[in-house]
Amino acid sequence: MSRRSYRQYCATAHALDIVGERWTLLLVRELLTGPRRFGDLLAGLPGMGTGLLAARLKFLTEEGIVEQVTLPAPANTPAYAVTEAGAALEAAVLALADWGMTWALDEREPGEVFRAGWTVLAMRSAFNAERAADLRAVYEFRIDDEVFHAAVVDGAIATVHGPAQRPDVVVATDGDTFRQILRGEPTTRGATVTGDSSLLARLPALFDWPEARERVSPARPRWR
Amino acid sequence: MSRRSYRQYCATAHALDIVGERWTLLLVRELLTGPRRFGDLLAGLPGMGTGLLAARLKFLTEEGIVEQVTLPAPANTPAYAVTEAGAALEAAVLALADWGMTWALDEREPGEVFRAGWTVLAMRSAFNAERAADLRAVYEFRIDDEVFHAAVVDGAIATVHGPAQRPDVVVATDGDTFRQILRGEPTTRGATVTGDSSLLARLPALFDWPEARERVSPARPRWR
DNA sequence: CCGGATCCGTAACGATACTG
DNA sequence: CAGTATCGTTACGGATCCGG
Repeated sequence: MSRRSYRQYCATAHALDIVGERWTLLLVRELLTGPRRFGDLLAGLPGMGTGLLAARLKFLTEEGIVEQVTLPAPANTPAYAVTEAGAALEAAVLALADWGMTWALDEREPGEVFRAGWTVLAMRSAFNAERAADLRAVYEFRIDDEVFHAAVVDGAIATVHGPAQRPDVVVATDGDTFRQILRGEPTTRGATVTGDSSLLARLPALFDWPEARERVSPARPRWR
Repeated sequence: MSRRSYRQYCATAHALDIVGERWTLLLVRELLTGPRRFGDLLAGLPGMGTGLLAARLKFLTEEGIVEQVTLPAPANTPAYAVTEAGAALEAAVLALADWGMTWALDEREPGEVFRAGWTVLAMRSAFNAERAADLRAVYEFRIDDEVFHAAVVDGAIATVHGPAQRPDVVVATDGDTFRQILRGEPTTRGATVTGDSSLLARLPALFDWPEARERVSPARPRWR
């Protein structure tokens, strides 16, 4: 079909030729926490049409960023996953997330969708390996209708969607409370904790959340 | 006015709301090596229309990513520069460049534009601070019709466009030879060197260029 | 019901012509 | 040189439809 290209012999331009179009990096973000089915992806990308999602998946598959997989039994259903090249985009996605946390993310605006998965991915970039060096724990988070787990081992963290096999602690709550727990802020609505609740108190110390900064311009236009 | 937004409470999505549109990150890339005039930007972004460039600059200025500056005398001409928030995008641009160097950049294809500035920016991300710890030198590069300089001091590198004030060595050559010199490959056409030419031999050791990897898909579609 | 394919109105982009 | 104006083309967004 022949797509649009910047036609520059430049690494950044070539990267953007592949992942620079609308929705593409957000689609990759969805897959960075594990394989997803078509419908899951649609749910995580509200506003994206089915046709466009199918086209993006097709293109990214051709480009070797994404591959079709079959989820293990008993699901046995087709899904999409990142390849090694796709997983390597994590650094770029997290760099954008870091910038966004510092320079672009204020309070949640009315009408903005929130999914726990966004925060779960951000946990990777805010993770402080040193302060987690002596911790070995598996957390399971049930946020609204989403389930994630985070395994902290040897100063590393893995955040994946879906339930954990043997969680040390399970936390069920809503999205706002989840964010408050991660930041060590006082929680308003509380959470249902099952298992070793002392692990919960250690959570905020594991992350260095960037401090939000103001960009210069005083008047910022509205989105639609 | 009111632009298009993903409407997600997610750092990555907010970042892409601002810098995710076509040309925007390449425009930022241009400014990361110093202020540029409108015409310079157009020259570095072949294929971008004047109207679109003007619109992007206006939006990024409103968003506090870019600001208008007046170049110092004797130029005294209006130009654009990144603000602190714009400069902070360097990490994201370089992350994309790293990914692109590894997974998306093959040999230069016919019809692809090359500008030395792309490589000069990539020098920042390939720079190896340890192996440059004992080096203190200012390089000036005159590649085709572009002039850049790189100052290496205390294990850090600054790459800026325009001539250096007091270069230790000046290298004039073409784009392909420039890339060969940086990688320590044998050069075909040679270069004109003025000043301390021994500094040139140290250059390749200062950079760790990522090794190109193949993505899985065998058949990749053509661009247009 | 899930996973798409098709169709169509709208917004974004690209090229060029034009103005201060 | 630094943009604005215009217009044809492409990409996107939403809805509907279809096969397993």
